[in-house]
Amino acid sequence: MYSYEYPRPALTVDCVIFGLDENDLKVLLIERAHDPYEGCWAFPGGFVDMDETTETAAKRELWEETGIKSMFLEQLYTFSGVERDPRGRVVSVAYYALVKLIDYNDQVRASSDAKKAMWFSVNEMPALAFDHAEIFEMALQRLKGKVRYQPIGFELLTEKFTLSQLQKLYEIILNKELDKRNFRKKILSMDLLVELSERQQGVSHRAAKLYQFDKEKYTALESKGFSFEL
Amino acid sequence: MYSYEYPRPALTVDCVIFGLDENDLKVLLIERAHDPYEGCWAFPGGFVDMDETTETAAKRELWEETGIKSMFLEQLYTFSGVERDPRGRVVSVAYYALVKLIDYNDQVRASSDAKKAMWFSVNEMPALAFDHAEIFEMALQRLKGKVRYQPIGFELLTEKFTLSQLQKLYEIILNKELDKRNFRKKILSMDLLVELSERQQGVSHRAAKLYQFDKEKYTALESKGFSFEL
DNA sequence: TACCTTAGTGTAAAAAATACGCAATCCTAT
DNA sequence: ATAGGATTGCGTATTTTTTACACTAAGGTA
Repeated sequence: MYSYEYPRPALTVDCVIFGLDENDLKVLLIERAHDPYEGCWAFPGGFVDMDETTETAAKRELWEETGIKSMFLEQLYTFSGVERDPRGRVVSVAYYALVKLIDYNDQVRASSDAKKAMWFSVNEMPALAFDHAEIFEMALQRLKGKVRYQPIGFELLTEKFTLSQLQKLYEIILNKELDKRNFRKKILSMDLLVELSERQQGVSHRAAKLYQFDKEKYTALESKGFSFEL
Repeated sequence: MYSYEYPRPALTVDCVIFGLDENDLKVLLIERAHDPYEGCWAFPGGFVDMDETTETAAKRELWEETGIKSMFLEQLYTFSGVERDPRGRVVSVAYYALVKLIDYNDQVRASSDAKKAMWFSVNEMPALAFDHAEIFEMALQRLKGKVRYQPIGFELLTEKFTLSQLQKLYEIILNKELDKRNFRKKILSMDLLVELSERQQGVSHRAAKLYQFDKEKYTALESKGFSFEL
């Protein structure tokens, strides 16, 4: 038992994990194995240990609950509604993560805390436990806003990608069509993509060139005042 | 005494309060009256009560420690470094606030927790307690970033202001000169300022027209997809 | 009444964003 | 081998936005 002079809220983390497939932006949900909200869908998360930061806790929970190990991870917001958890006062620091879905598709493992884990299209979300619907809304807004002025979209693609895949990514996230020629002109003019000598494999039509995002170059340019903007 | 099965971090809030005077962007600091960091400068803040959200706590602390009552307030980031507080594990949700400095100048009261409260130019910051230097950096970056694509700058001005004052605000925050004619053209083209029939009083030169920000109009436009951008 | 300070205003040139269509390539099916 | 289907890859003209730039008007002070 641990005793304190004043009462303290419990502290948790929750993670909104985004992935992208051919046609959809998806998020990973787990079905809760225990009360409260047993059987409900929720974002993976859990309590923060005393010797870890919230970011470390978020990474740990992701690994424990889904087997996902490396990803882009950023703090989203801290939710502190007094009634947000029926167990009592629980404050939760929410994170959002971007993963290369292909690495995990159909292989997300469910841990002890979860009956199962499953990807849902952001357009077909089930009812969520706690205040997770609110967390989800904020995460989606953040992603939509941030993708336009920071090169985080690449985190959702494989290392090597075609310009069409990149364009599709933006079309799906921003939910609007883009002009192919203008898109290519703009993205290439930033000079942040390296054109590889390889081409797409196993497609039943003309194979597209593969590109890679030059993260180092971006970091260098950024510190000189350059700003990515789509 | 309050006992829990597992240990819990303590939860605090800290507030970075920005104000603007003629020539400088300023922040309000308090000199700590108690250990740890007694005598050091720090942002106002304190522990979160069990029946209040972190936002409510931030507002309460602002009122208690500085007498500031109404302001723009937004969550900044949650700091959870394991060693950030010598008293033990303390996680802090940081907020930043924008106030109309003229309302409080020379009248910020210091509460029991603070020896005194004082405005510092962001360019002449003293050493800060805890990890507050880190909090400050993030707050300043957030303000600089946000001021360009959300009309939050007005929160730093009085209700009625001249275009020159508005321009100066942006010049100070963004730390770069702007062209007068282009600035006016752009800001007026958004059609979010209402031109008042009044003029500036008591200046020893041609008096400028006064304007007001039309918040309702902005809210309406925003929901229709308009986005403020300077 | 001369002078100082800030307010208020337009235009031309450059840069960026948009709209738009067709031939080349590669695979597949016959 | 060859025709058809699917997707790649590319340039230009138009519109819109951004930038650069300087003088007169107004009001107060000495």
